[in-house]
Amino acid sequence: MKMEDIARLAGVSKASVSRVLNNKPNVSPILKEKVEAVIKEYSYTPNLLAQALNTKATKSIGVLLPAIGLDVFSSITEGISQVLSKEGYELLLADSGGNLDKCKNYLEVFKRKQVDGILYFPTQLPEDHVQYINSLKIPIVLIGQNHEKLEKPAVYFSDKDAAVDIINVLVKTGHKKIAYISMPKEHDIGKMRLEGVKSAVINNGIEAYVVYAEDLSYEAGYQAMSQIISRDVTAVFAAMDRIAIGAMRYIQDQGLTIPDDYSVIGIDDMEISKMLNPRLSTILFDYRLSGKRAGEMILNVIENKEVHSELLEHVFKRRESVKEV
Amino acid sequence: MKMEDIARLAGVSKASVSRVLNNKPNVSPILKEKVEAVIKEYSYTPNLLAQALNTKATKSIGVLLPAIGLDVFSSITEGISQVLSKEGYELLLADSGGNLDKCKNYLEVFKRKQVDGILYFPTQLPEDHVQYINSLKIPIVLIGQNHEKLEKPAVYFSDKDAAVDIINVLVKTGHKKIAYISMPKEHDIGKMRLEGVKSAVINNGIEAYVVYAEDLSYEAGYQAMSQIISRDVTAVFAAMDRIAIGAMRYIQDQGLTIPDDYSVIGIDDMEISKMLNPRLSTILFDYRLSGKRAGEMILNVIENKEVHSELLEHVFKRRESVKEV
DNA sequence: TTGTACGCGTTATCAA
DNA sequence: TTGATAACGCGTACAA
Repeated sequence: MKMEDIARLAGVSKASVSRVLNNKPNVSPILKEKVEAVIKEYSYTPNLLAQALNTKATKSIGVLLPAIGLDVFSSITEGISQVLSKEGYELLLADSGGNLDKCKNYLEVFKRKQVDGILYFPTQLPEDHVQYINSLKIPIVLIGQNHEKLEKPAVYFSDKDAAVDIINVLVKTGHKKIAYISMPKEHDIGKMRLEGVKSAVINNGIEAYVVYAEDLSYEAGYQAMSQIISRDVTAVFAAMDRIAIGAMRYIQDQGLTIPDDYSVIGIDDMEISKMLNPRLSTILFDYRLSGKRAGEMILNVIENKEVHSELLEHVFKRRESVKEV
Repeated sequence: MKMEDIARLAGVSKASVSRVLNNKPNVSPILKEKVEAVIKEYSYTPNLLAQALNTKATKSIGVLLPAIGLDVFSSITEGISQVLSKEGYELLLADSGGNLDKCKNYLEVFKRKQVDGILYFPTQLPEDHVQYINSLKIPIVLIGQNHEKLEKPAVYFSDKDAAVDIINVLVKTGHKKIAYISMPKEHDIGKMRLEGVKSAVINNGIEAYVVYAEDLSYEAGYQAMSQIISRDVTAVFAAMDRIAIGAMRYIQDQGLTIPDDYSVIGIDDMEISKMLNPRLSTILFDYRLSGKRAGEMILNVIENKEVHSELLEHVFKRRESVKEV
């Protein structure tokens, strides 16, 4: 059933049907009524593809994330969806797996699918990739990180500062012997958090024992903690709550207690973190909010309004997993 | 840059460019080379919208879930994405929030966007909705539940049996005084799990104290447990791990111990469940696998292969949160 | 106010 | 092997 059929059945022209459908002015009530009756009778709905082909607007937004299965990214998606579905946009979701080539590839696909805008959470931002992003003509908003050479708006967190804050908290709480479980080296976010740790450690005149988690799984945190357990530290700082949780599990499996034997602290504030036993101290990155803001920003970019990058605040959450020494 | 431009630049016809692009037979190597050079020079890629408009294939699959933010649903999405992206499909993601009207609405949008297939996790399946689904001409596969009148393939779990299994496990472990925290009444899945509890309880000649969680949040589990704490029970069975985790937190906040004061058990086996303190006993529903299978099935439906509904096995995971009494 | 005819960027059919 | 030309289903000048 296409527009032409409706037109024929209503005894009018295609153009008139189109006008009725889009609430255009200058249509007589009588014609409008006639057309609407036929539309209703056959419950006709226009083909959005054909529509998009000449309006150049698909009412869809491409969303590119590193791993939709992870709590933080599904929170972002939820935030995005909340804002954009209200405005009648659909989400075209793609999972890059943190792979740069896949990212480029999906970005291309988004272009070819004519999405109205792109929301992109990169894991790596080498300069040539930033240039590539700058060269895109489609509206795009980055989520998670910013880059000084980036000419597109971003809603991001200060990973480095968050890490600094945590080290400062630990030091203030009396911890001088600290272990840090970093994310795998290929993640820019991991690099920035590690940078924060390194600089804060120097500023506080202490040292930190650094190990690397193999990936972003709980098991990787568990594994990493097994390398720390023999060292003389009082606090373990993990680059992400996920990793911290794995580390907690390892500590507890050794019959040790948190925070009595080890203080543990993370970053992210996953939904689960406040339900753990003990509750995990961490820094809240409001990912759902970042998704919302990114959604609002892309709408503004699409409407040619002025848009500025936005740094989202992070908040320290003091909970039971850290004790004073 | 469109096909016509490439044709002009290469000094050939539109049709020839199309043939080269789609690797059609009967093109001379010389022409092919010429065209490919121009395509490469201008890094031209065809407009997928225009392509879709006459091939009737968009290479996109609509995915409709109740809440992308929840662990189980993002796992499903991950499974789906894994299978379908390999075959060159994109995911059109929509979040129904468990609302039946929204579901119908998104299903309509998927139709209008001409998706090649739909993957749908319903929360409610009243008979008229089943009829509606049966009447759809687009390939569709349901995830999560099945319905006797459903004429479309589904990959589903046996919620009732899982609940029965848990009650049996608890009874066998010596528990006779059991509390059950049900999901809110509007979820079909909740109904089925509750049914299982009720029948198993009768079969075992015991009774269960039933309370309802307000929603699917950790807090709801916490709240629900507060209604149970005054009752004389030894085991708490929650309809989902999420709710169980909230209940655990409440118990521990009272200074009580799991499993010494209460055994706790759930359903789902979230990724986090095995990392909790104590580790949560539960039944594994392999949601990622359900996404994968659904993805594979929709591909088969699209290719007109025969497809049958599939019941996914569930597996009991005995962990520390349940003790013998 | 209404209708005709063309364009959107492809693929597919049919001649050449 | 190639090239016109007609679809695909819709918006929209422009004319009536």
